[in-house]
Amino acid sequence: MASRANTQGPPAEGLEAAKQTLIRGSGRISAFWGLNRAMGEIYGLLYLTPGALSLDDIAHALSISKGSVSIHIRGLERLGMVHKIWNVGDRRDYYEAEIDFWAIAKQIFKEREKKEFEQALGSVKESMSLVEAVDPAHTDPTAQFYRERLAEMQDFFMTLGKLVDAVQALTELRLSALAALGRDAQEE
Amino acid sequence: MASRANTQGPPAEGLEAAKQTLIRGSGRISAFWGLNRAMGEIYGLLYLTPGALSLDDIAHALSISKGSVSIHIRGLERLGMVHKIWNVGDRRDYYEAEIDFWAIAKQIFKEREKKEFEQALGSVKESMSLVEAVDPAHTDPTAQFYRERLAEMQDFFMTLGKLVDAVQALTELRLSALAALGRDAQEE
DNA sequence: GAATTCGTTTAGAATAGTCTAAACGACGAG
DNA sequence: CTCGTCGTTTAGACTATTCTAAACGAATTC
Repeated sequence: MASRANTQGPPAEGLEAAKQTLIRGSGRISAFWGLNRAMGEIYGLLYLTPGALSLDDIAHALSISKGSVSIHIRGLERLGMVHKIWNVGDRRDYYEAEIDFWAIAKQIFKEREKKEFEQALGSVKESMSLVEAVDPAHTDPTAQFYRERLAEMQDFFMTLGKLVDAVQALTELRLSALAALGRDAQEE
Repeated sequence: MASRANTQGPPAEGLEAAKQTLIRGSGRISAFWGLNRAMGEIYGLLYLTPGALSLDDIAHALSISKGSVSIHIRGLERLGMVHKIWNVGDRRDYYEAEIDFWAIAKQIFKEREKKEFEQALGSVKESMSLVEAVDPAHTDPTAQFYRERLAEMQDFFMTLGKLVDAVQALTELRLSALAALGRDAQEE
């Protein structure tokens, strides 16, 4: 508590359970989407913390080592999910949660798209070019079969890429349309 | 080769490299999306195979055990990514790849949504109700802070759910709009 | 009804991933 | 300059996952 910055004292006793529930939940989501479970837990903790927490605060709150927090917080920072805060006269780094989920989603999508999605498309194209090299005259029926299947897969990935771009474009526009979409059926 | 069904003989020598490239690529995609790498490899193999392959054909082609193939092929079947084929007078099961990628994507989305996405929303709601129980009179400022943050997260997940539903609805409509979207910028 | 040939299950080995504790370099204070 | 406090890195322990080989039951053939 002495090391906490910008908070209004310890939370009411029962709220701790609510915080733990959210931390568990965000850890689960995180693991599901291919990130580390601890990353989600750290984010969940920061998300329900007014102000910012130091590395040691986080390690203590989640009962994990400082080294783990150091590694995972860097991943969170890379994804734009947390931000580093400096307080004057304090050599420690503090972190607070980014609360704009759409910005986070956009960033993660972008990261994923760059890192793996285009690589997928790349292997299809590479395979296609290998077929082309083997049978440039288009006489081999098996090669023809390969060509057709690979072309369909390529089409799919390209269309998928366009879809992702379209969704990203929507998030750029502050998602007014999507927000309206969500409003009309708030319960259930 | 004696155990292969409906194929037109062994593939031309150089095509093997193309097939291996695609198998590696689909294994990579598969692992990335949280499925097993072997599942993707099996699918890639079947996708570039005219006709259907038996369990042993697959195990031999990918150099993995029959037990592994048995387990993973069931997963692929559950996702609608492969289909079982019976040949009369042959006790073996044969498998062929589903080539409608949009149907596959829809199925996987549905599976994911049911299994984990709604569970995420559930933990946010549970956390919210815990806050409500602690501070029903809305007097505690920290509880109020929790409420606001949790409400924002809930909003996000609900809107995201609507977005997923909307995309699914598009895939139902044979994706004519999306196909057009993909056509207009076919190269790069 | 014994012997094959399937697909499935399972116990144990191999592998990959994750965490911690300790060591380390950087930095500032006394 | 020395000490203490940061964040980072790393070696080794630990855990979870995944694979294989073998055992098994069911179905079919001889």
